[in-house]
Amino acid sequence: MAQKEISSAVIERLPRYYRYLDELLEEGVERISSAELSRRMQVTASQIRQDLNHFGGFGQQGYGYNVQSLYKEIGKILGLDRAQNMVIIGGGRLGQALANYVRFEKRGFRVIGIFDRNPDLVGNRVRQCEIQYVGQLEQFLRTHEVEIAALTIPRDEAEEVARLLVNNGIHALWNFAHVDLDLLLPENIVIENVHLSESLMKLSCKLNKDRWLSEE
Amino acid sequence: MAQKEISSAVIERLPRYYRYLDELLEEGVERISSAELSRRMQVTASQIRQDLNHFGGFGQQGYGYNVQSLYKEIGKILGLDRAQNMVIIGGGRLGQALANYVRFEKRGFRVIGIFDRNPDLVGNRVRQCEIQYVGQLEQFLRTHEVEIAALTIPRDEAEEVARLLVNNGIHALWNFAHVDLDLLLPENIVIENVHLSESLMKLSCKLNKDRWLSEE
DNA sequence: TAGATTGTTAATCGATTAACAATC
DNA sequence: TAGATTGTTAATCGATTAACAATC
Repeated sequence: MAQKEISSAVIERLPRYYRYLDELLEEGVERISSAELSRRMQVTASQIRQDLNHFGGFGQQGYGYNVQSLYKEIGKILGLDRAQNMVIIGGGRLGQALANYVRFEKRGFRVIGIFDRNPDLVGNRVRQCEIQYVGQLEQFLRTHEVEIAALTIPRDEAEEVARLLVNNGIHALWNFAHVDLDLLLPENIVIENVHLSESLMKLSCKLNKDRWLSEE
Repeated sequence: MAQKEISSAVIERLPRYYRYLDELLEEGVERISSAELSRRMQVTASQIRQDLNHFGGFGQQGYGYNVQSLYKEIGKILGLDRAQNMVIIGGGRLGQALANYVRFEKRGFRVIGIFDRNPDLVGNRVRQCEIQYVGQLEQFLRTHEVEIAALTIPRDEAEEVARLLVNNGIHALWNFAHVDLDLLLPENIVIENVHLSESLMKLSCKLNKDRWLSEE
């Protein structure tokens, strides 16, 4: 329990390292130095070494890092070394897009249920999954082991559903609704937000920067 | 041209301010102090004042901020005070989800074209938009004023399409493909990435933290 | 062994918070 | 005017980068 807390800045970067290592693997590269990886990824070699060392000495002096084993280690840190079941609440196009995304499975994420409150959507199939009525969610959670719930529903419905999920043992929410669920739920719940409209606004902000910069 | 560069940390926070101000407007709140907003948003009042002052003195001593006018000002900074045309490349479920998202229109974003290379999708309608064959994209860009392109296509196709877009005058890319387009394109192109699988990995990382924390 | 490259400590840089004078 | 709250400067904190000794 040495609990040396890892900053979220570091965690943010891990998936990107993982992606580049994956590419290196595909290219058949066996070993890589922080300097070479630095060149590819456009981050400093220092940062790479610093980041990785939070989790252990994965490298070897004079050699660098073994691509295969580093890939595996980061995978472990990301929790990709085991299967994790996921449900999707909201069977609209976004929910379907997630359910349909093949790559997730490769990473150990299994969509085992999709739920919606709209009767018109219930019964539709997305890959191997049939959209179920949201009223059956609680019963489903009691009889299945679910780690993660994705919320692809409107913001007004998100809080209520989130509470139901949490009350039934879900610890991780992938939140696409425009609410700050972290302010509404117990602290121990892990939340990752994807706020698409805010992302688009950021893009627009950067694009329009010149307009207000010249004003001042 | 005083070009006092604004840090991306600040820009990251603007859409959230905007969202909270929107809520306050709906609640009919007329004015708000940084202290009160601080309580609601769970950030320091100091940060709020600091952030806003990058763009000008929107507040008034002894009074606070006028919700309506601050909302409008931030909207301007985010580029929401005018219409911006957008095309979506990739007519799959994710592309359709974006095209279908009503809220964007409220913010001035207009989806005026969706393109796909899959003939089965071509001709399908999403709201007022018909999916067109991607071969017609270049011609379309010549005859329409487009500010933003969303890329909801597989990573292998992203680079080529991005180049075509850039060569035809697009300056802003909303990138859902798992490539770092910024490393492949000219520096002046504005890019906002939404890497869904990396977002999911982050969630998983936080959820599985305990496993590797106890090991050390 | 000599060369290369890590792990780790120290220095720098930037962002966040605190404090307070200015002012509505 | 007195009270409240901003705008802004100064202090603190944390994250990034540089440097180098340890070591494969």
